[in-house]
Amino acid sequence: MTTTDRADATILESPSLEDACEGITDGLDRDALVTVFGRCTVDYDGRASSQLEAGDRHVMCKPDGTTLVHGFEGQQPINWQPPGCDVSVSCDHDAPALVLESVRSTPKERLSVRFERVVQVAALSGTDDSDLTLSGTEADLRERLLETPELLEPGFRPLATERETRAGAIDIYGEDDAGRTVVVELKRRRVGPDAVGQLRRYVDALERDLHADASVRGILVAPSVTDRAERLLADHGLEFVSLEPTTE
Amino acid sequence: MTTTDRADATILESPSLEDACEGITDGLDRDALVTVFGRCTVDYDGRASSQLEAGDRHVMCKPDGTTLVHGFEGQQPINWQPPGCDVSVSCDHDAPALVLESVRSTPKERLSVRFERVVQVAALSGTDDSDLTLSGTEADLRERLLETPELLEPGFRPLATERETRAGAIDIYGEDDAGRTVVVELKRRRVGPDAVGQLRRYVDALERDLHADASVRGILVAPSVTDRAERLLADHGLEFVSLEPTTE
DNA sequence: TATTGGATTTCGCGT
DNA sequence: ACGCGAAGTCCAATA
Repeated sequence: MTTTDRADATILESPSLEDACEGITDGLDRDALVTVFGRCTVDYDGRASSQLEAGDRHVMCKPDGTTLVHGFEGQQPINWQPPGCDVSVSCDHDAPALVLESVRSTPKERLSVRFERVVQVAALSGTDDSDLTLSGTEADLRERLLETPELLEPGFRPLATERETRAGAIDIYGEDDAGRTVVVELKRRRVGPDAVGQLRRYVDALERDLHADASVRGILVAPSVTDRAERLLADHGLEFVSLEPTTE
Repeated sequence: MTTTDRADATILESPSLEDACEGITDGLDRDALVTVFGRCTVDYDGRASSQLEAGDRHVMCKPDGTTLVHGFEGQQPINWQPPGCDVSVSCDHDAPALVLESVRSTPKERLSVRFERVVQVAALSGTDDSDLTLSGTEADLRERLLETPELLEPGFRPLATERETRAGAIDIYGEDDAGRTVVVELKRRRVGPDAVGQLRRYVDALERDLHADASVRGILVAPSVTDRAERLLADHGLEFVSLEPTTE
C-alpha cells in the first residue's frame, strides 16, 4: 500500500493538453479530487440540454463520480453531473483539445467539457470522516413542539408524527382540549402560499379518511407568514401559530 | 493596467500558514477565484447553525463573495456562504491556525473555516463572458402550448399568461370550445401532489374572483403524474394532459 | 427503483 | 428589500 494518511496534492501548472490528460487520468485512478482550471466549452444533454461558449472555468471531479463546472460568479455551478457518473478524459489531437466527459444511464445524461487550454490541474488526496452537526431544522422545530405541546396552545396533545393520509404524511397529528382532531404542518422559516396548500391537502384528506362530520383543525406552525399566505389561511378556515425551530 | 486577458494561476504547494494567508489575501485582492485545500474545521451560524470536525476539504472563494466548502462526496457543498459576503483571512499564531471568515448582515450569517494545515493555495484569474443557453424548461413547454393550443385539446384558446389571482399567477388562462374558463398549470417534468395543490389553489381563487356559478376547469400539463397526484386530481375534478417541453 | 417533501435550498423576476 | 415560483434543483428517508 502506498496510501498516505496525510492529505497531499499533485499539481501541474500550465501543462500541455497531453500532460493535463495524463495528470487528470492518474488523479481519477487514485480516487483523488481532481480540479482543472482553463478555457473550455461545455455541453450538456439529458433532463434538459445546454451549451456554453468558451470561457475560463474551474472543473471539479470528485471520487464519487460528481462533476462540477464553476464560473467566477454565483453559488451554483454552471453545469454539473451528479454522483455515480462515469468520467473519461481524452486528447483530441486534431482540434487540438482535451475532452472530459461524464455520463450516466438513468436518466440518460451526458456532460462534455472541451478544454482548448489548461492552466492548472490538481489531484487532491485526503480523508474526511466527520459528519456535520446541524441545528435549526424542521426536525428541531418538531422536537420542540413535541416536548412542549402547550407552545401550540393549552391542552394540545400530539398523538402521532408522519401520520399517513391519502394526500401524504402529516407532520404532527393530535387533539385539542375539546377533543377535536388537529393537523399541524411545520416550517422552519417564513412560509408562503405553498405551505397553506399543503396543510389544506392534509386537512381535506383527513376529513375524508375519517369521513367525520366534526371538522378537522389545521394549524400552520412557522416563524411567520406572508400576507397572501395569511389570506389563504383565513379563506380556508386554517390557523397559524408563530414558533421558531430554536430558542436562539 | 496589469490585467491579462489570458487566464493564469498563482499556486502555493504545502505553504506555511503565514505564506498561505498571504497567498489567499493577494488572490482575493486581485479578484481571483481562490481555492484552498487542507485540513480544517468549519463552523456556521446564521439561518441555522452547524459544526464540522477536522477533515480535508476544498474551499473555494469567488470574487463575488461566494464561499464553498466541498468534501470528497456529493454534489452539494458541506458548508457555504452566498454571493455578496465579506471574506477575511488571518493567521492565529498561538493555535497555530489559518482562519478564513465570511460574513453578511442580512440575514446575519457567519462562516468560519479554521485550517490547521494547508496543502494547496491557488489564485485563479480569467474571464468568462458567455451565457448558458438552456432548453427543455417550463418556458419551452409554455411556448410549445401557446404555438399549438390544440396540443391541450381541440378548440382550446389561450387568453393570457401569468394571469394574477388572489392565490398567485396562473401559467396559462384560456377558454375551451364550450366557452368554459380553463386554468393550465405547466410542469417540465413528472409531477407529484404539490403541483395538484398549486393548480387547485388557482382554480379556487379564480372561481372566487369571478364568483362564477359556471365551473372553472383546471388542467395540469406535464410529461406524467405520480399515482397519488393522479388520485388527488380525480378527487378535485381536475384534469391532466401529457406533454413534454420539447419534441426531442 | 420510484415517491415524497425538506433545504442555511439557490436563482431570477417582479413589486 | 420582499414575495413568489422554477430548478437539469439536490438529498435523505421510505415503500
